[in-house]
Amino acid sequence: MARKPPTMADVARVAGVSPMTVSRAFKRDASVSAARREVILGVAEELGYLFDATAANFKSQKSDFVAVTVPSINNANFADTVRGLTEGLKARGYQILLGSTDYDTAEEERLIEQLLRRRPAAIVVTGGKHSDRCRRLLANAALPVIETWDLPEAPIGHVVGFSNAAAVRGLVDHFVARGLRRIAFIGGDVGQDTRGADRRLGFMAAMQAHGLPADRLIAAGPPPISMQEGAVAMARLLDLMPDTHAVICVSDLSAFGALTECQRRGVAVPGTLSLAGFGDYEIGAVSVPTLSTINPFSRQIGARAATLILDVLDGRQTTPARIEITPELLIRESSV
Amino acid sequence: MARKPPTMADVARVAGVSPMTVSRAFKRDASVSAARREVILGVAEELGYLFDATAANFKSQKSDFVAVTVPSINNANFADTVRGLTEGLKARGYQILLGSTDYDTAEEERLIEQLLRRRPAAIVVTGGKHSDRCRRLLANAALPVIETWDLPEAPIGHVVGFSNAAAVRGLVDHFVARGLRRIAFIGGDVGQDTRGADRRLGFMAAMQAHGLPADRLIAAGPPPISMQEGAVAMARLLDLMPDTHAVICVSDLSAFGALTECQRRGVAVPGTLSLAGFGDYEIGAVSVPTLSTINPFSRQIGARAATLILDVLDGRQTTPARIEITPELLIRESSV
DNA sequence: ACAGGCGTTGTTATCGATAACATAAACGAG
DNA sequence: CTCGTTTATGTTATCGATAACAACGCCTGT
Repeated sequence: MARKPPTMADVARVAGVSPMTVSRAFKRDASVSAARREVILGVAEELGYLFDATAANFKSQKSDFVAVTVPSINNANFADTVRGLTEGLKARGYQILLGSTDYDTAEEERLIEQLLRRRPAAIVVTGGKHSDRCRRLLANAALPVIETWDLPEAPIGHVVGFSNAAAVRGLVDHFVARGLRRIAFIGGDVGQDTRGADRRLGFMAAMQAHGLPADRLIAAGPPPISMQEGAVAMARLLDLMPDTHAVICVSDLSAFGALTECQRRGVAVPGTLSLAGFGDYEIGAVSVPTLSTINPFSRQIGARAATLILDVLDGRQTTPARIEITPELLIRESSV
Repeated sequence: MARKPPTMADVARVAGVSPMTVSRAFKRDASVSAARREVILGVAEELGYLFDATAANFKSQKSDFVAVTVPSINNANFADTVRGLTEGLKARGYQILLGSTDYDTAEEERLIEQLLRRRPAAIVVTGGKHSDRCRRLLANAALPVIETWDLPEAPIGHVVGFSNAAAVRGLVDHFVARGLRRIAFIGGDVGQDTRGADRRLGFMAAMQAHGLPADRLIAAGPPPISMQEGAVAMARLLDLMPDTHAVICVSDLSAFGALTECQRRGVAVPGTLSLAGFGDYEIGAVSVPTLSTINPFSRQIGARAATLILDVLDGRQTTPARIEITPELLIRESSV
């Protein structure tokens, strides 16, 4: 009944050619006459033959995987980056091998080791901060490493990202220019989400640069900060510091949560309180009022990383690249 | 310089044992003395040896991949299902191999073929409708196939899902029970997203069962239907049929978009118009007003699929399983 | 003291595709 | 019409881990 699935040798036998010719018929650019290729593929389909990518990867000692780690799979920003990567690599036959770290350094280490065991052609990681062992694993793995969503001072390999701190500075400048001085920041606990921490640091530095106190910091728990946590944080802020002029949230999701708390309390946005988020999630373009935010060009990060990977693998790029994305400040109804 | 990375044979040589013993040291349950295992793992770490999962999979003729297809990676519902799968399979060392079909049948076929080339231990697909070739590929592949998010009449293998039509019927019943009779449905174009189409069919059948006309159907374009498209659809509905009592949207995202259009027009929800979505996305629990919706237990679908996969692979489940999830009707502020 | 059993380690053959090399056929320039 | 060149195909060896089997020592019970 359940006899073994057919191999290239079986296809070759039926088609009356050598296994090597079958192998070539399955390659895009190989030299096989069109007539023969057609016969071979026909036989393969008829026999129900399915190319064995594992065997091919094993023998050729290189895989068509590109490994990707993201903090959370359930995040529109990172999903967009993954989409950019997928689309940029699909044409060349590379397959994304995706894993999420749940914003946890130990988990990231485990995940990266697991992914490297597949001998991916390249690896894309989110963030520029990693455990020592992580850095060692990546550096020793002899494959292109791309750090994204950050601009690390000492990159492991290539970088496609932006400064989270600098992006938030733009928001602070915007509020200050509008005459708002008592500005608060709602974010996650320090030391977990490094991008969130960078945004917080950027906020504090920008406030200091304007000679303003950065003492309105609300920590909303471990990342990712949900809408609900944004609402809770806003409630705390309104209770503790009701004279706040403006609030910057670590993401549009928490900003929207914060907005709903204002709506429930009858606090006018932007009339009484101005609000901004981060990430240009769809919610910020649709909510009433729409949310001022920062567009980090998530998809473009993935797309640029994809072309960079191809450039490195094809030998067009031989030195570590540092591709800086410039986030865009989007001023919308919540801060006008 | 860049000499070849070490193999098990190298580790064995340095540790003074046979390669087979090294192999066993890397297996969880294998019979190796604790002392030797420690030595071997120490040598491996020292040499920078990294287990080659490709070679292991190749030789053992079975992989530790579980393939998963979702319509879109950027969707909280499917992301939750993937999370449930990931967590349920992680302990046993299985790795998720994820691909998205972009709600496209041809793309699904390509994707599934690509995934099967890796010889996954099992495959989980979203939805119960597939092209003929797809069904053939899956049926011939001699591996556990699990269809989710649907209850197909003729399943390929196992099923973990629910009836989208029946779930929507619950919403219609709820509105009718509250005396609302002019009920509209906002969804995607027919024939693309089968789950969305099922919800629409469920809506029409339920209306008919109540003796009500199902003539208030707004098509909002190809899936996935965004918040913005929900808003546009609501605008169309309010222009064309301003006397509508209630609106059911194909997802919470479009429902929220519809809500914002009402807010901008000053249409009171639920005062003038009642509203419901589908999926129990976070937005529906946070928005003002909160959105009535259906909780499909996305994460549980993944978790149940994971345990089912383990049961099948371990031989505890030998017949096709049909696990039916019962979605929960959540009545919130938007329809009270 | 010895048979039997269990836990630990070694030996051998091999999974399926392909890189590298070899060769045969077709072609084109002088 | 010949020789160099390209194109199409075949041959051989092999990637790195492990299943299956064999064997060795150690313990236990009688």
